[in-house]
Amino acid sequence: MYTLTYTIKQKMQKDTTSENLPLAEIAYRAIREEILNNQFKAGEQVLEKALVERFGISRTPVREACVRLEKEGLIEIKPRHGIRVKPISVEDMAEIYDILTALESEAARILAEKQLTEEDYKSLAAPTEAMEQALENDQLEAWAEADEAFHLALVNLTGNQRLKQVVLQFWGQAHRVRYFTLHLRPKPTGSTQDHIDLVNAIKAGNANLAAEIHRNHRIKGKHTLLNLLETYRFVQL
Amino acid sequence: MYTLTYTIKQKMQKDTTSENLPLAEIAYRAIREEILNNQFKAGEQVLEKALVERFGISRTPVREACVRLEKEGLIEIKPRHGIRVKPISVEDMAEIYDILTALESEAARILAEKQLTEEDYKSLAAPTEAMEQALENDQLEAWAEADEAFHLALVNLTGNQRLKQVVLQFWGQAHRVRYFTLHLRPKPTGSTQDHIDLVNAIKAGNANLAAEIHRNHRIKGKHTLLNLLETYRFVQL
DNA sequence: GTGTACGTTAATGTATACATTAATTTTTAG
DNA sequence: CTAAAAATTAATGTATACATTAACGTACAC
Repeated sequence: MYTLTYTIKQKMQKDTTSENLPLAEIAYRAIREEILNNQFKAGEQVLEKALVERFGISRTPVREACVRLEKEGLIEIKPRHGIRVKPISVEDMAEIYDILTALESEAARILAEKQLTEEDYKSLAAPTEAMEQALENDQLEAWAEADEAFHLALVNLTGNQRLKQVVLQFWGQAHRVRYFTLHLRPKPTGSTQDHIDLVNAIKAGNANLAAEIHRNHRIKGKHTLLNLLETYRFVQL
Repeated sequence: MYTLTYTIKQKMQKDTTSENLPLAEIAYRAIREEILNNQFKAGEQVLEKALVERFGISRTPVREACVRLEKEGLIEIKPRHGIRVKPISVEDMAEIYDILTALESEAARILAEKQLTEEDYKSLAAPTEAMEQALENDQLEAWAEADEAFHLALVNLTGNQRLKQVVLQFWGQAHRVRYFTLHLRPKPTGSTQDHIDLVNAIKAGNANLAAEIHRNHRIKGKHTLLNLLETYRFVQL
């Protein structure tokens, strides 16, 4: 059962960053965080009233938070049955991966056609090195984090804010599933090399090659994940 | 100045489709429609109070509608200054076109790898024919509508609901600008052929070619539009 | 025992009241 | 007359009250 470990007001005292934020924003972030962590689990339903009581705030900001989360694709609002964390099926993951493949390959293409600074390259190289390190030390969580950082840097460097936002949105939807399967999949030894190859193609200004490399990287990832989900009979998560 | 021609309640009586919809949903659709039509113009600010009075409903559903529209990228909520229709700059259009290019090319690729029915092909061929017809009769609005229908069919046939939703979202953001420039641009005579070529590539099952054709089609469209915006010094719309 | 009609409950959609504070106006000190 | 300070206003963020109705339970007919 979903329960919060602290109330909003406690959070507000502790957390200096949220001091001036509207309650709706705080509630939005708090609920979102718990969904991504899998503390508020897929398929689980919670009544508005329950959220209100746990947060110690009124229905209005809770409702606003829910509306935003629904638009973001993380929950469904089911009238009279509260909100429900949208479970992600194998088909959903396929949808998400196809979108990320398209958008990130486009990002790779854009970067290859753009003049990047040393700093920019560093923001790609650093996560790649972190991935390698993490793999050597068998730290899968750290690896996943560095991998996310790389992919985020990729879209970030394009300067296309909308592209970045959409990628983050779907990344959010997929996040849970990726962490579930993290310890079940074979060691992602190929990823580091793919990233290095991609950066080289970008450096060489070869847009088609960069896009192609990243497309294949993502397709590989998609297949690994979908196979895993089917092997373990995860119908939805 | 932005004024509604009818109140929500009048609309509810007329419009049987919205009979059971929540007021928040009705307000959302009404405001969205007026933004897309350019009745509620880019850069224009309206106070919540004004919307409440025009719609004859309370602040709560109006607010919910605004939150949704903000998430959708159509407006900004500016505390104490109401909501503001986000103007679209040349850079914004470039961002949007890059995303649509990536997603629709992916759609083309997916369709080429998929078995489509005769019905499916019809949903692509019909808008293409409509485009040709409209062009012959110099009906630019009809042409634009058919063109939209083609692009929508393209993503729709993939079966990827998320892909479709994202494309529609950005299409919504760009809609206004496309209509602005519709009568300023050279007759889009090449578009029909591009669409025919695309369908042929899909039929032939040539995924890379299909993606490539559509990518080039979109890039052409992007350049035409951006040049137009610069020629006419439309800094933002 | 089963199924239908009725009454009750409770969750949400909507309206409204209240609190907060940015923005504006007025006042006043120099 | 100028500029800082104080008072006022108004818009929003939040809380709460009210209305509606789906969902549930109970009673009754058969």
